[in-house]
Amino acid sequence: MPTYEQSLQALRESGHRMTPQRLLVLGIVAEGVSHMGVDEVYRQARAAYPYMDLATVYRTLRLFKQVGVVTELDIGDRLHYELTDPGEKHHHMVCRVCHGAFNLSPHYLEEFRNTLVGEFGFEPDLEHF
Amino acid sequence: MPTYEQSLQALRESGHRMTPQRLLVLGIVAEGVSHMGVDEVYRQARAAYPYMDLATVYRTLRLFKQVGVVTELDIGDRLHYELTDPGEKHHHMVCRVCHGAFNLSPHYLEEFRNTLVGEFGFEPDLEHF
DNA sequence: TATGCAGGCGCAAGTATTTGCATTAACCGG
DNA sequence: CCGGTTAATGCAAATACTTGCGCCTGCATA
Repeated sequence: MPTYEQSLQALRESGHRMTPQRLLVLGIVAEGVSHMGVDEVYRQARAAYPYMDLATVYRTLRLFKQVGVVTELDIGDRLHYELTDPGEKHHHMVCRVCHGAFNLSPHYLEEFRNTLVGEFGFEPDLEHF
Repeated sequence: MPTYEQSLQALRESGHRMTPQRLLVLGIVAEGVSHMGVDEVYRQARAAYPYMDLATVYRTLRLFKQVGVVTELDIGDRLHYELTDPGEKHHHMVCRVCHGAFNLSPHYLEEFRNTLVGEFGFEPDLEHF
């Protein structure tokens, strides 16, 4: 599962500089079992490199999101991030009661998207759900 | 278009106290041409009643949302509110470029919702989009 | 390998929204 | 109409996240 390496390459190719902070954050998110909160990433990063700043974590994750190597989730009013799995884009369905998150394969969205394109003639971003 | 009166009644029936602040906020949102930002509501409320507090505006709008008399929208990373139009529930499609908002009739969502219910057997909240 | 510079970093301050707490006032019953 | 209770308000502090700014550094080039 070389998603870390792939992500690294994607970052290089996107023309941004590869700093130790960014490598750190990428590594932490890649190691994480599931999606991680910003503060969790910050805590781990700080453990490895005490000068790490929270703002840098936010900026780095935002950059990673733009480049596409991580995916941002709004869970219970906080931001979480996970490595974008290139093969399996999915949305999360979050339970109002337990905050658990199910995955939703994109198949179901296709149909909906097609309806919108046909009806309004413009391409919707269905990422934010 | 007695939506203001209807909303007032909905509030009474929901068992919350009817304070002057709440009447004020309701009136302002009802007068507003389209959805309004919190600060705009606050500014107008403060003009009519100088002791009005921003926290009260937030709390009041949150309450109104729970009761269902207003609808909350996340536009450009800020909260906006509008009177819930009982006849015409709709979603907004926000343009990434100009921040303009189109309305999306619920018809298109029905189809999507049905697919989800059939597939996963639980009722999705499609309000947050 | 040395150098220039745009982009990134740490720090501190700012923004939007929420929350804790003591005081005030809506509203029910008498 | 009066008082008691309890929810709502005002104020200030907290939270989650973003931004301005001066210094530093990755990296392309010589």
